[in-house]
Formats: sequence, structure tokens, C-alpha cells
Amino acid sequence: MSVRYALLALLSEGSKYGLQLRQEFEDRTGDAWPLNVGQVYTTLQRLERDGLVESDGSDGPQNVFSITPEGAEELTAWLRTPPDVVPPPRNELVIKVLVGTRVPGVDVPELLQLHRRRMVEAMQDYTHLKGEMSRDDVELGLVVDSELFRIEAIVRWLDAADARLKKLPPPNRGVTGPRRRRIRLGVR
Amino acid sequence: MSVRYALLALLSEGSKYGLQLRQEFEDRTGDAWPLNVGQVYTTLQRLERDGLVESDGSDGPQNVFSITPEGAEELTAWLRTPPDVVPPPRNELVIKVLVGTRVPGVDVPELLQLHRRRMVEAMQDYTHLKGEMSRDDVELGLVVDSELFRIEAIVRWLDAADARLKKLPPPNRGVTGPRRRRIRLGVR
DNA sequence: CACCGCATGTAACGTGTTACATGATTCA
DNA sequence: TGAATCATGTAACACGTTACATGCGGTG
Repeated sequence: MSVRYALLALLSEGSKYGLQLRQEFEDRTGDAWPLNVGQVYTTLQRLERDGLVESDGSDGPQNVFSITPEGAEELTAWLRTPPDVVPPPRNELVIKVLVGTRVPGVDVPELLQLHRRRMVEAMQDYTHLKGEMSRDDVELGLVVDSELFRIEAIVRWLDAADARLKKLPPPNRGVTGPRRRRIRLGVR
Repeated sequence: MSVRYALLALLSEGSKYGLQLRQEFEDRTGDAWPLNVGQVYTTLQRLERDGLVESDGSDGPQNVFSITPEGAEELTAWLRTPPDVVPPPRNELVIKVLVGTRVPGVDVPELLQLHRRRMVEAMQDYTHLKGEMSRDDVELGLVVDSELFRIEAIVRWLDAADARLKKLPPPNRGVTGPRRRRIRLGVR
């Protein structure tokens, strides 16, 4: 839902049209997240359908949109809404490791080391990039920071996973276990 | 694409049917990620269509699926594929902050503090949960670890963002800037 | 004129979500 | 018998992606 509300935010500054919204979205996120133009138009249609945005009726070559009061309200609510934390968003790497332990012929510690190497390389690339960046490019700086912290967290998790798996190595390799009662992370 | 390959991984252990796959997916990810049954069936259809999985023909009450050699190949490739890093995945919180700086009436530093509070609370909840967890619940332990590291990285980013925004406070508040040349993160 | 850039859209597809409908089996 | 549970599926929808089609205007 990021795009939907990002467009709303850009429109809260003033009325804009499609291509302009794409341009400004990319500018204001440091050119880090290319945005497909098609998605801008379909998202604007949905926003209009939901009454969060109004079209300037002019079906001319520049179809200008403005935010409505309801749109402004939803926007400020969204800005203060924290990202969902229970249930946690699915984490592809974590799933890889967890289901990987049951795939015949897969060496999980080796898998952890492989991904660790890739992640460290990515961090080096980003760190190098930071050196080349203009010091006052706040937007790109923030995006790169977010990636660096995020990837660093992945590396730490890979190390923790390695340690955890070393502690109880083969007992549940291929065994289905006694179906022990589990804690459900705040669902229903 | 996590679910698609997770099912493939579970099938690499042996043939299974729909509900069983959901059950095992949830077991093996520590019950942290509830999986909708409907998605299992549609995903199995697509896997079959793509030749990665075979149905046991028996359209009976238990429709059993097995992995094909092509499926096994795709699976091992997926396990070793690192998560995409350029362009970075869109980060909803980062987008909130970046576009929030242009929304009239929004106090960004206050926004950062609000989200920081929420994230710290989430970390406390997870830490508390770890204390209540069975020590040998590897799966849930790994998921909770991944969330703790992930959220901690968010908190660090919020602090870094706060510092960055304090350094150059109002110059680009509402101003569109000179459209400076930017580094593109390896796209195209 | 022909081409390019701007601008708007549509179509097809993939993943994911929720909700609903349909049988078969088990058991009080 | 009737209700719960197991098991399979479908429908409708949201978001996102890629690719394609259309129209307008300026410029060589």
C-alpha cells in the first residue's frame, strides 16, 4: 500500500498529474525505487473511486488530480500507523533456512555461509556508494542507511541461526517431532 | 514467491496433500506465519501447470502431489538465490518519513519518535516472549530472532534519520530543489 | 514528413488475501 | 441423525509488474 499513500502525500502539497507524480515520487525517495507509470494511473483511479482524490474533469492531455478532505484524513492516519509486527511479515530468507533443513541433500550451514557472504558484499557496495554520494542528498542517504541497517540485521541473524543450529545439530533432521504446543504470535 | 518454493521444499521430503502442506508449513516456521489453505491449492495448481509438481491423478478426497526432477532443480536454485538487494525492496516506513517531509502540518521529528516508541515496544514484547518460549523450539526461536534484529535495525535507522534531518533542518521543506543528478541503484 | 518525448491509459499476468461452497468422514 | 472436522476447491478483490497502444506536440 506504499504507493497509494505516497501519491496521496504528494497530492497534499498541491494538485498534480500522472507523470509528474511518478517523477516526484522517484525524486523524493532518492531515485532508489523506480515507479511504474502504469501503476500511477491505476492507483489514481482507485483513489478516485474511493473518494480520496478528485480529478480535474478535464480529460485532456494533462489529467490533474487533487486530494479530498477524506484523502487528507486517511493520509495522516497512515503516516502514524506503525508497520505490522504481529504476525511478522514473511521473511524469505528465514523461510529458506527453515524449510531448507528438511530438503534432502542441502547443507544448511553452508547455505548460511553463502548468504552471509552475499549480504556482506551488498553492505560493502552500499558503503562504497555512500562515499561517492553527494553529502547533502538526504533522500538517497536515508534510503541507503535503511538498507545498510537492514542487511546488517540479516547478517546478525545468519550468525545467530548458525549458532542455534549448532547447539542441537541432527535430532530434528528429517524427523517430524512430537508436535509440541506452540505460542501463536497474536493471531486471532 | 516464498510460498511456492516452500511447498516445493516440503514436497521434496515426500508426497503430500493440500492441508498437510499447510500444517507442515506452519509447523516448520514456528507457527509464526499462518498460511491460507486456498493459497496452497492455487499454488499447487500453478506448480503443476509449470511442471514442478505432479498430482497423483486421484481426484479423491486426498489429492496427493509429488515433486518432479525439474521441481527439485528449481528448488535448490531458489535456496541459493540471495534476496534482491538492488533495487532495494520498498520500505514502507522509509517512504512514510520521506514523503511525510512534504505533507503540510506534519511534524517529522515527532513522527520519528512515535514510530521509535512503537518499535521499542514491539522489541520488548518479543524479548518477553523469548523468555516464555520452550528453549528447544528452534523454529520459533529463529523467527523471533529475525524479527528482533529486523526491528532493532529500524530503531537504529529512525535514530540515524533523526540525526540526518537535524543537520539540515528547513532548507528543503516544501522546496523542490535544483533537481540534482543522482546515483541510480543498479537498475536496468 | 518522420521521429522523439510527453502523457495517458489498457491488458495480461503473478502473488496474496478473504470469504464462500462442496463433499466425505467421524462420532456423540 | 446431526454436528464437527477434514479436505478440496472457487470467486472476488487488491496490489504490483511488464508490455503494449494511443494521441499530442515540437524539431530535424
